[in-house]
Amino acid sequence: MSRRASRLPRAFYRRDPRTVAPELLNKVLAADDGRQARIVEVEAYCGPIDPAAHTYRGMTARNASMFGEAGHFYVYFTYGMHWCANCSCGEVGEGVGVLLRAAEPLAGIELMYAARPKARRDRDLCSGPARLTQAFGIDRRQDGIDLVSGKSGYTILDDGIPPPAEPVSGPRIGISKAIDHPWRWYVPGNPHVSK
DNA sequence: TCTGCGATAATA
DNA sequence: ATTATCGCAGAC
Repeated sequence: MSRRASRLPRAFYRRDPRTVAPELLNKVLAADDGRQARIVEVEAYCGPIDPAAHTYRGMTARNASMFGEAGHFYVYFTYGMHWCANCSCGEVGEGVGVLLRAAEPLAGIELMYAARPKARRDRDLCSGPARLTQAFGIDRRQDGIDLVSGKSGYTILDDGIPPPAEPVSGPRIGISKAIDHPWRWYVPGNPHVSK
């Protein structure tokens, strides 16, 4: 790395998730135990204007962390067995954020394989929102943690690699409402993007 | 490689 | 009933 990696500041997250999402590409999700992966696929969820967002109908016990201060995890349980992680964005009360969908493992890879014994190659470790959380050991315990303070065990780093000049955008995956919005972005050509 | 389907339980 | 998914089985 050409310069020391720095944690993304609060102001980075405190914007529209459709602005934050493509800028999160090529940033590094990092855990204190050494696991690191470069974010290659994200989706924006836009609260009251977005029928596909968990926060569309207001705050509940489940989605409360998405309504809090920007730069915190919103981790939710779905399909009876999977966890997915978002970073909260915008202003307090907006209920907007960015879903982390896929990442390219960089470090702590043996820990990721241990957390995902069925993975056969690096591409299987973080190429999907629930795979990513499993590889990083993220679940209910991390819902609401602060990604900016550096004291929560997880953060997102800027290591000097800029986002792609032309990120690919398109419809979001796995939703049945608001399917027309092109609020998914990924790094073109990266094999760790989900299928 | 790709396609279709079952698992599995919280949420609203 | 639906779900911001995954991995397996079977076809090619």
